[in-house]
Amino acid sequence: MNQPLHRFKAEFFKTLGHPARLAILDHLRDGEKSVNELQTLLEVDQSTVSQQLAKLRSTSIVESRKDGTTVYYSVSDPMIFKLLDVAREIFNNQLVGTKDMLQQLNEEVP
Amino acid sequence: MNQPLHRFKAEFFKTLGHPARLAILDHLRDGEKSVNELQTLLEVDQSTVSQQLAKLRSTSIVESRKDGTTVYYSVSDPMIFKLLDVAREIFNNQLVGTKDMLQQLNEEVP
DNA sequence: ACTGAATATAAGAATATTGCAATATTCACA
DNA sequence: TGTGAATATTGCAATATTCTTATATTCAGT
Repeated sequence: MNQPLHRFKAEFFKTLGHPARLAILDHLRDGEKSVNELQTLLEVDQSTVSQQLAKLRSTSIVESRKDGTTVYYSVSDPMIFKLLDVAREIFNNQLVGTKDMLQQLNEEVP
Repeated sequence: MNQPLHRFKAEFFKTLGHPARLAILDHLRDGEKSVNELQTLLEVDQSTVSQQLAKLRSTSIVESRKDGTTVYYSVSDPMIFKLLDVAREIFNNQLVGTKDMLQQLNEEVP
């Protein structure tokens, strides 16, 4: 049943399963950002950003580069963005589905 | 900051973040399966499968069809498999990375 | 060495998820 | 209608995650 691999993959997806972390990844689409920049973009406090980044690091989704006292984060594999894009397509499909359904419901009413 | 959308997407990824649910999706790659079939394939008890299926249903990742007393589940959007495939590629990349690293380490030893 | 700035980690309460056992529901058929 | 088979739901204890606050660490400049 490939337990260990599924466990591993589950960790990966679980890491993506948090609004703040998804927001971070979205901001990293146009290149690396410092913790400070992310903090102001997300409007959450320092330790929260740092903790979420730590989790993203723990699954190797992001990597960090230190320059003086500031730490820059970037997505470690561009394929991550492809994954997010595919996810977006799935959401779009779903939304289109429900939109059509609503439309049909409306059409039923004379 | 697009909070609600990120919340929504997070729910989606969180749902994928569980070994048993990933295993279920893998089994659904070759078409629909009944709860019973999944139960024997996964070797877990009935209520557990049912619960995980419920969670997958709640995010519209799978859908169900009833025939008599048996319920057949299938993935509602083939794009889900594409997503899993992209994820697999990401894992492969990571593994190749660590493999290369191990190799380099070995080469350093005379 | 001392100070301030940037980031990380620790600790603990609050909340959410999971797994298991028991109970409910739904359906086919005698 | 009653019975069994297939699936779903419920109720909790166990576990894991998140949020917040406080404290550490690391580095540059003086």
